[in-house]
Amino acid sequence: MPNLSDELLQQLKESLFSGALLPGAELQSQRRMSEGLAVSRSTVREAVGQLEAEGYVEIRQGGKTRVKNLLEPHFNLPLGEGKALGDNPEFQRQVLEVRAMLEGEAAYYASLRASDEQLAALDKEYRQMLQRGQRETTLAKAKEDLRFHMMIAESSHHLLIISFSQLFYTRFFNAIYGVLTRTLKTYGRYPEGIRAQHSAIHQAIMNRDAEAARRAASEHILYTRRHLEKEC
Amino acid sequence: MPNLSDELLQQLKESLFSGALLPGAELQSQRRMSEGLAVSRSTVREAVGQLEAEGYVEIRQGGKTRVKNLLEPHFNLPLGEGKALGDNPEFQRQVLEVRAMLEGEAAYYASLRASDEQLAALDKEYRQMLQRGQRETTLAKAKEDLRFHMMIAESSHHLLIISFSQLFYTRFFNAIYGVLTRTLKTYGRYPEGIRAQHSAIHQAIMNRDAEAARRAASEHILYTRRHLEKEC
DNA sequence: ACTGCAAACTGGTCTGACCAAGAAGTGAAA
DNA sequence: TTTCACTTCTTGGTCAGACCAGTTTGCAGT
Repeated sequence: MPNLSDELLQQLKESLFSGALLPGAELQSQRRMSEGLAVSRSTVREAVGQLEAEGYVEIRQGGKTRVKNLLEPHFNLPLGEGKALGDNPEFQRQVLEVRAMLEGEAAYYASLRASDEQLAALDKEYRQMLQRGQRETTLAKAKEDLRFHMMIAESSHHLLIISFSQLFYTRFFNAIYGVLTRTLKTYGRYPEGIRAQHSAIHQAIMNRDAEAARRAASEHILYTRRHLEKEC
Repeated sequence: MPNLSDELLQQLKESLFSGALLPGAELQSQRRMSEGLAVSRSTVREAVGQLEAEGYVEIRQGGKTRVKNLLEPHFNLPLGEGKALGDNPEFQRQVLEVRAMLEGEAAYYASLRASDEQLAALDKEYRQMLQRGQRETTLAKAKEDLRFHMMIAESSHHLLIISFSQLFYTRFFNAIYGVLTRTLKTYGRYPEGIRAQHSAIHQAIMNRDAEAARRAASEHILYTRRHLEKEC
């Protein structure tokens, strides 16, 4: 896409990444830059504005634009600045609702179609989760939870469910993680029900009781959603 | 930071997150927007540019700016054009199973959250389907069916369900259509149950009976799946 | 050396214009 | 009637020049 402001944006980024512009350094003013590069200030504004949106520089009206610490942008925690879709409570609720649907179906078909090897692997993973217990960070817990559910999805032997689960968990991990941190902030710890719910899902799949598995997996997610609603 | 373009950016995001602007919808042109909001086009450009940078909309010079589907960029299922995955009976069965899940949930949330206008539109569409009756080609029937279910999905006010439905129905239309033709070939005509099932879905949503709607929509699809299984 | 204030910056917004790419309407040719 | 090329309209991209509102700078007066 040979569009001027994008070109300039790339050019500026290279200056940043190559170290020509160190953290704390000042950028040229927009006017000077537009003269030097023979483009209009609008174009410069667009590029510098993107730079700021991506967290590389700090713009202050009246003041000069400075390069931020380069590591900062990569530490943008969930619940960070500005509005992001993943931080929107309404969207987080929708993510939970879709998880309830998706994981319910995955558990259902996993109960019906999982191979014995997959069942054994699932059992092993479950016991490890029990052992690790509370000794983990919130982030590790979130990842562990997703891995467990992803194993169930794979055991469903259902191409569409597997694909969608993969897509969903990676794309919306932030929203999922955001829910977990909010829950922990409110209750101080992992809610009591979770452990029992994981157990119920595990049991139902091991017994190849598809209906029970669907109910348990779905209930597991909706339980969290109810917690979230009370909070508001 | 009460700066104009940021305010507008937040405002646009609200429209996105609230579902007022659905995936695929077109934004107003920058000129019209600047007139309507009494700000300059520069300001509008800045806001819309940020929206694009964050991946929410797609801007095309000369064309219109439209809302991106949340899932589209990551929806790379192995349907490599080639040997028509859509003709594979096993895959057709999986598509039906996912439809059962998806349309069940869509009907559920539509019952809870549809606006009165949406309910009226749905009612109108349903009555038209009744009138048109058997006077249509198989292809027209399939499209009609999908339109009906897409209206239900949109009435759910559920960004994820809407996004997924859009993608699903367009990508896998072949598989869906294939199922319909196979059914017709076997039975010579539209199975009797279908009409009653559509009626049940329609009724349940009109009564805002969410559980019944989910059951009816899900059953509607699984009914077809059972037909397909007998055949093999 | 210190203080105050005005001038000279900075980025934010506005206006109105022109360009280029896509969309839409039109009319002639098949 | 359908199809296809051409014209026209609309859209986003860029430009120039102006004004506003904060910030910084620098000089004059103490």
